[in-house]
Amino acid sequence: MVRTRFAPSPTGYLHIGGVRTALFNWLFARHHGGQFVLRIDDTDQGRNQPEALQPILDGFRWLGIDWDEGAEIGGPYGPYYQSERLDRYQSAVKTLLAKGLAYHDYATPDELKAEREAVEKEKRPYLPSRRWMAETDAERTRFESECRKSVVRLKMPREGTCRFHDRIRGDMAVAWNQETDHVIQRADGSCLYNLANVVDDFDMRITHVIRAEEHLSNTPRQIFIAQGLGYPLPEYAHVPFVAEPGSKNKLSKRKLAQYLKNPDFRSAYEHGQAIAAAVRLTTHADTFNPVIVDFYREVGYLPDAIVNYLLLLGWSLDDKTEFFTRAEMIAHFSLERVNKGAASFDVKKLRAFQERYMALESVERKTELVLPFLRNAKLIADPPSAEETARVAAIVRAAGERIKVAGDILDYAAFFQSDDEVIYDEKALNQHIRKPEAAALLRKLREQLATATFEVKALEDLALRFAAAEGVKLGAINQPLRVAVTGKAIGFGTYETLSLLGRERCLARIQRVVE
RNA sequence: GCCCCCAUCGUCUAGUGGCCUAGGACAUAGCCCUCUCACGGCUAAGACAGGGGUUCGAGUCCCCUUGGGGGUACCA
Repeated sequence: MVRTRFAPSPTGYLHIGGVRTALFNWLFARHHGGQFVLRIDDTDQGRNQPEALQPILDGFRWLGIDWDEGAEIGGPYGPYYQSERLDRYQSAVKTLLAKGLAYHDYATPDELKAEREAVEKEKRPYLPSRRWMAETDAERTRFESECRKSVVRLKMPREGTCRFHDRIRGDMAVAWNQETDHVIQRADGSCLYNLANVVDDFDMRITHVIRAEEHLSNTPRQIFIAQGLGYPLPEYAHVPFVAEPGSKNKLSKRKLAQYLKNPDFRSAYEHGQAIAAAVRLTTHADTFNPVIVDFYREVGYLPDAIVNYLLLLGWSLDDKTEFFTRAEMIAHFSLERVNKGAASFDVKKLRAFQERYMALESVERKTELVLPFLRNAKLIADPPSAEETARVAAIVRAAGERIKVAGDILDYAAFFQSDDEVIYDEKALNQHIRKPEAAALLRKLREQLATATFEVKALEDLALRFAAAEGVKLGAINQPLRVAVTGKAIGFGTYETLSLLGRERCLARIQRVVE
């Protein structure tokens, strides 16, 4: 039985790079009919867990990445929160100590520092001298009589080579003497990552450790621990990290200011901000930006688009397949086709996937997606009446493929606002309305519209006849009309716009604008 | 410093010694469609980091250099 895991820390937000790693774990498990475990890495005591964990779990659920065991649902190999597993780690430390594979180290930080600096001055690679190592009770008593405190360190081999196979990178070999004596337990009894990780993976019967490449260098020391504890070794697969837009640096949640210098990133960010502002969402730059999954949910992206994009960030099936249903992803995913090089995160390409997926959605589905945005922006009632919903559907239909993300419905706020709420774009006014001939034309047109049938075909006929009679191009009347009734120079077809708005509002708005 | 990993168009990638005058997608530019926008259609520009080998033949194998990343923490 294949079992994989992802172990997020409760940081309050779900990072795009983390999701990609989790997705690969999930796909691998599902492909093999195995299980996916969501373990919580909450060893950092400083943080308050429940609030910080919720957004992460919500994010995974929203994306449709479900877990068979772990946070909130439990399972047979729990607890799944590292903070509840201290006794397991401590007993592992005891075993390692008893086998002589670890030792108590009584060195003070200053002593260690001095030792290291001395060696570095001579330009020799540093390995601890083990001068303050205590392996017997007598030695411990002696050091403790000096009021020293001890940590537990791994007693790493100093000769030979650690060899292991990585499903993505191939055969690996690292000389043991490159490994320092890593601390596995602090003086206060708490345990460190390398130890905890190995113990958890064993306890949870993880068969395949699929994680980011920054852990590649940690692998030998973890193998040492696992072997010392008599655990079978899992298979390893180190996936490349997700890099920054336009660079090969690792994507970081802390470098938002820098990413905003990237025009694509910036425009995605601003687009999101505009939608958030319209729906009165209070945002924090820390959690509301295109590096965080929540951002996409708030703005109205489709989870399938994000997952499909992420799948292709470091993995490909062949030279042409781009779109995958979940079932297809699961059927085709393999570690062997994961790339070795880091892939940079491209918001524009993500957006392109979103556009393609959105175009596939039915009007009914898009209407559902869009309703919450209108409600939060107070443009429709909560809950919306059947009449309102039907009207939204009509507008969504008229919008065609113009609604790329659900939040884009807010571009069409003019359809929901009262006549005096409509905001007119200055540039559009200057270009299409504030010209003597345009205003005159609009007045004449308004007279005809007063008695017209407000249906697309009839309006089109009217416009055609009017244009011919006046000897102007169609654009010369359609453009000012659109601006007059929506406030914007861009939008969908003028006849659709007029018919959707209805005679009363159109006449009122034209009236307002020509005055 | 030492150790490890990585390297094809701006970006994601295909490529596993001859099928490569290097293919696709996103982005970009031009044209077409057109009442605006969006969609769509067509076209263009655009890459094997550099240098040595191996081989009849190298993007593909080996070495070096360069560049990027990671580890070397009482972070994960």
